[in-house]
Amino acid sequence: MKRFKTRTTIKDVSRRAGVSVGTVSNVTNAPHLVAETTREQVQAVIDEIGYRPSRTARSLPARRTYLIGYRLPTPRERGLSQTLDVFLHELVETAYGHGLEVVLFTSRPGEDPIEAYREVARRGDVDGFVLSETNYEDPRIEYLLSAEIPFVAFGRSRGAERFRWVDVDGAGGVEEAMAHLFDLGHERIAMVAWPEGSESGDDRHQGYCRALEGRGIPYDPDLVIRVESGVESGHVALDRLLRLPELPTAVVCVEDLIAFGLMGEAGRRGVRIGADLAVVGFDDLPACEYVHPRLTSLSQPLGEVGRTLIDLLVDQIENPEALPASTMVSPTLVVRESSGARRA
Amino acid sequence: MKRFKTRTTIKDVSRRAGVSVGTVSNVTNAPHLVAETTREQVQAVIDEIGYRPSRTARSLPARRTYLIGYRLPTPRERGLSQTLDVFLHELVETAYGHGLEVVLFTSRPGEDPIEAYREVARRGDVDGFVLSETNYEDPRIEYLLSAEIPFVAFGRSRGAERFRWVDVDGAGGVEEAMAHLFDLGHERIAMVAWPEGSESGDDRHQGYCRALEGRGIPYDPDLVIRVESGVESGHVALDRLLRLPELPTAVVCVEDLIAFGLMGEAGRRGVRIGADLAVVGFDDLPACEYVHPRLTSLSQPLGEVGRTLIDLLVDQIENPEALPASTMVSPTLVVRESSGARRA
DNA sequence: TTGTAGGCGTTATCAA
DNA sequence: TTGATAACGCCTACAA
Repeated sequence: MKRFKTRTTIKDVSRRAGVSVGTVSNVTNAPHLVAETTREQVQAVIDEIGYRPSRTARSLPARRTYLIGYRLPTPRERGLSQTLDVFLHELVETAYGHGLEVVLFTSRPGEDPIEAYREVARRGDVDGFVLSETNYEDPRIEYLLSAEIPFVAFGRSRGAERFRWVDVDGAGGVEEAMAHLFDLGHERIAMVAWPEGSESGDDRHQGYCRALEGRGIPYDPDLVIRVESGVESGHVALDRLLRLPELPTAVVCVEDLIAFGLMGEAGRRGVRIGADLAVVGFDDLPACEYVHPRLTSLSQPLGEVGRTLIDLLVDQIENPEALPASTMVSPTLVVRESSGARRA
Repeated sequence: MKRFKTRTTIKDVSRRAGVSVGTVSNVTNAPHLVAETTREQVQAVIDEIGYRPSRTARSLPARRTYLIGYRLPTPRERGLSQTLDVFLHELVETAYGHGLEVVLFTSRPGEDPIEAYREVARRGDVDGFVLSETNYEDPRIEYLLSAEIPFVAFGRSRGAERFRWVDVDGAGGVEEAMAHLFDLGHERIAMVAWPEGSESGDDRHQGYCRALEGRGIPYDPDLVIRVESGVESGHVALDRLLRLPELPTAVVCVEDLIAFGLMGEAGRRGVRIGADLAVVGFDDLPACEYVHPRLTSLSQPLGEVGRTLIDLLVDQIENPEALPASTMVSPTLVVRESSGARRA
């Protein structure tokens, strides 16, 4: 019966270096307490046999797990699904810089959304959570606040002053998109929005309003189409635009998916994107580069978001009493051919 | 000075139920050793105070971490980047069913690819690894084999008989795509492939060859365009096709990205996709639904892959001496408008 | 400056 | 069937 190879432990080092385990521990955690010669000897042994303290074993006395929990979005849902790679990568990378790692979990459809968090928290398996896909009323936030479990959220929510969050300035982004369209000579600009009631959707819509106001253009409700998320909604949206007495010259979409659908339908209806109708999306999905013409879109700085989230979470873990400090980041407009050239 | 809320431990349960901690432990881990009445009493307390054994504390005596390590692909690299959500979700979900969780790590560009794995392994922080983006010669595999660390790989590799893997039958997939094109009446079919030397690329190319052979069509090297991964390569590819004395009526692309680029260039050059030229991609990226016309593509069963990988890994962890059993899964052809209608 | 011992929350072994 | 008790690997007093 063969045995598993066993890791090298602090005892191996202590034996080999002829010092006590306490001293070895100090070499890694409090080197200043160890005489220089001893420290060097011990370090040499550590390097030689490649010893690393086990996270598991460290956790017990430290009452920390050095682990951060993140619940994956359901595949293909609105939100981070298509940009998960960038977001997660930065989360993991930044966490690593703080000596932390990221563990994943999911929740099953139909299940109480806080159940998965509660299970993880009960086992005491993480030091804190990163939340994404938040909304106005998010039961997870209420739960984590009341349970006094450290967390940070990607996205504001009701009671945002009570916790740490990072959010993208959707309104500002849309204003930037509108400014771009104004620059190109557009005046009659439509917006395809989601139904009212989502934090990011309402935020982006507000940017549309502010931009019009800043330009002194009256708000025309006919130019605002409300549809659900998804490509098919883009078909519907274009159809509605075509029923207007006069087609707008440009349209800002609340998400890329809708823009893609709108462009597809435009092709079928003989509307030339970029020439007859300028289109701007939101999210800057990879597919913006794949469609024809390529889609101008607002790129969320997901790397920065991930980084900041972890920094805030670490701050809260180490500093639970401090006042929540949160951050707003700005999207960047990536101009491509769908918003076309300056109008005559 | 406020103290953290502390989880409920096995001691809390034992005190409250008036039994020893050993008995409580048995209630969760070996209920048959406990008298029914005691078991019920203890269980009632557990339910009442919501006790769950801590993974961290369990790990120490068990010499297992109940954690599986996965290194994220670099954002936007060829491979799982754009379909990470589906793959990861299934990995995590299946692992959970086995009482395991998934921890992430990354490696920094330029760093020795096995370094990140070695660090994690040294700390003994995981029970095994899931590898993706493997290739013929993968140093990670050699390292993990020699270190006797359990792992499974998404993708075959040299020496595939020595470890457990799951791979997608790329050749079979391309054959299916070719059969579809034959059915539509195509005979002169091009392939846009990657440069030789990648496992999945060569595999897919082989499917092209087999399909021609099966149909008794001679292999024409002019119809095989070799380009690097990426949208721009699609532009190049179409250009090359257009230089041929006669344009093929259909083209199979080794990846969707190339197909997207090819379609974009086709638009600019006045080639009508679906009518003049049928196009099939590989990967079934979300963007297949966003381009116009929508792209016919081979969908990899990433959910099944993730599930099988975890099952195999658990098998290896519990059964390290058993002979490696591996699995091949088949992609599914998703037919959309880019492969057009039957030819006259 | 170093060594020793107790404890972190579990599980496993052995007596009772 | 149950209860003590000794690990597991590490950290942190505290003692030497």
